[in-house]
Amino acid sequence: MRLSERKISSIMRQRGYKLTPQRRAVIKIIMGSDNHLTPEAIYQSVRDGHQNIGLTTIYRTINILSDLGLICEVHTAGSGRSYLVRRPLEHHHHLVCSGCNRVVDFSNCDLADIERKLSEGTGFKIEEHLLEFVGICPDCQQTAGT
Amino acid sequence: MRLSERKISSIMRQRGYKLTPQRRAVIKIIMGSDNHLTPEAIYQSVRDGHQNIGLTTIYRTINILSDLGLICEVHTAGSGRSYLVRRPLEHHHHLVCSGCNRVVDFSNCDLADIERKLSEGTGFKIEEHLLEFVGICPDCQQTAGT
DNA sequence: CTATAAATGAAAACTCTTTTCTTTTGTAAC
DNA sequence: GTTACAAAAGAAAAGAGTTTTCATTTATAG
Repeated sequence: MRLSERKISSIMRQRGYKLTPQRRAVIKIIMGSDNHLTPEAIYQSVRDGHQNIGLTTIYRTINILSDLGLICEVHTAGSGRSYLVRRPLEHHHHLVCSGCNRVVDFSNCDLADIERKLSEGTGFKIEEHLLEFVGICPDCQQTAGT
Repeated sequence: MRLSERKISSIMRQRGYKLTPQRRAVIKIIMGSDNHLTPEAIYQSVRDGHQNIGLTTIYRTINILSDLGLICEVHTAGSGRSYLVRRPLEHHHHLVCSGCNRVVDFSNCDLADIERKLSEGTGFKIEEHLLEFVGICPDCQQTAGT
């Protein structure tokens, strides 16, 4: 099962959040993009869609979606944050195009071995890991090659 | 070979940077810590050592050290940046204690397989990766357990 | 339809970082 | 050692990015 606009709306309502046109617009933009988006980019997109919205509302909505685990943050982006709808609901990671910001998900992060070795070697009780790959997608390779 | 204060100083001088007491102090603090440190923490440490310094100078020094590849940024820290001297000069990653911020390095990140599979599956030309583990170190496990 | 708690938007505040500009200083050449 | 000067320091201001405040508007349950 993957998240749809409808599903996200439903989860938000369940948790007691009202579904305002502004929130719908933010969700729609995030759902409709393959790229990771900064708050500013979401802001511009919503306004390009001729909806009025304040940047404050973008931030507030992002924070809610993030708290509910419905969006993921991309860490290899520059300064500032950048978000993406959570597509696979299971544990996963991102492969990010440095050209166009497109993000591909992958779930088979085979870190169990490394994690076990590290844990044994250091005595650390490992709680989480951060793994991201950055590269250039086929489209951007072509563009750069010409 | 590992970086020493002397080595770092020598590299900086080679690159045309002057060795001021302030820079020495920042290098000494970073070198002397197993933990990742925020600019603010470095600032406090230097001042605790009874050296006068401005926060601006901390930022400028950090930026130089970072440009020269002499310090590493830790990404799993909270908001804001956090730095650590570069200990292994080869490609490596960090295991970070969420209790005391201690950082352990590891070099055998066996991601070549994952990287190859990803590259074949997606057509991306992979350029870099970000890998960090977060856990609790033995000392902090004991403290928490009592 | 109404009541109300929640959401919005604008402005202000806040945090983190960089820039500007004047004064000070490390370093190389004498 | 002195001297000369480009580079660095420090203070204050400016600049990003994000959150808070507060008065007004609105979604939704009854």
